[in-house]
Amino acid sequence: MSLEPIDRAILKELAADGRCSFTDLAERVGLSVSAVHQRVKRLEQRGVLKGYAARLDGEEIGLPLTAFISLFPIDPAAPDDYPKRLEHLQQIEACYSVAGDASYVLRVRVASPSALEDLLRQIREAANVSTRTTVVLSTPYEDRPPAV
Amino acid sequence: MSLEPIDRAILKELAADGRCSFTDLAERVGLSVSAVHQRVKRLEQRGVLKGYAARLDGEEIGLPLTAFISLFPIDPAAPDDYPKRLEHLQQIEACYSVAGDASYVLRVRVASPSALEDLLRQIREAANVSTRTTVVLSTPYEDRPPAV
DNA sequence: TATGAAATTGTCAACCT
DNA sequence: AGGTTGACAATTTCATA
Repeated sequence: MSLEPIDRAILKELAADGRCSFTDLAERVGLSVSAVHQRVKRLEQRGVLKGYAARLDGEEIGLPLTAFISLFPIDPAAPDDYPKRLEHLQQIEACYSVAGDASYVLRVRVASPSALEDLLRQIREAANVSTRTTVVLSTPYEDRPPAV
Repeated sequence: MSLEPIDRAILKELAADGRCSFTDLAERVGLSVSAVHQRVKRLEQRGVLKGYAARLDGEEIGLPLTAFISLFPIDPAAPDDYPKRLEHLQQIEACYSVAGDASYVLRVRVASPSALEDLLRQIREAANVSTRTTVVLSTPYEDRPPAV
């Protein structure tokens, strides 16, 4: 359950450079290649390492508009299956259940204001919620590696 | 500037599996290995591909508590250098400039409620802001690949 | 965990279209 | 310009100690 310092070092490197080779990893953490290899595979199996993702530039891929959408259920007696009702909407990158005024907060990425308008309509219809949207103007930084 | 369908396919695969080999990529998009290699390198140089990151399990790495912190400047005449003033705080994973009541929204990850309390104090001191915090209870999904 | 060897993959040239 | 082939270097992977 707890993490050894070497595992932490490995995770830190992979969080900052997900395509780092085992050879480089081994050098940086001071272990043989095969030992690092085994540890990484074990961290993957344990679920500590959940996967690897390329970080894409939203503007370059034609999705320049990011927003946070707070969800407020309309029917307090309705079953709480909002994430499932919404997961088919690919524009939703993340869904958080939160302790606040809202029940959920979504992070979405779309091509334009009208695409956002359309998405909001789909969300309200699919989940029977009212929404409050916060548009992201710019992103000074994002996806910084956690202090493992 | 615009993206060809093959580039989109490559980005989609890498967004879903950042460590995918060039060999696999080539098979999936129907191109030779070296052609894919060239395209990936070019996408990296153009900044479309900003990097690669391992996705870590917050609980497993000892940072089970995620929160969103909205920032409200106290002095309206102060220069807007909040991101810079806060970037040394490693617990902050992302910083968004937003169009809403708040000026910025931070996404943070910490070990415990008291660590969050401590972080809030540091944020208020470093940036001269008041804050409003929304604690994340659970994360139904996160880091879903964008619909490139 | 390390070593070493085999299979696979990454990289780059030269060439083709 | 972008594609392919082919050759070599580097890496991944696994058996073994």
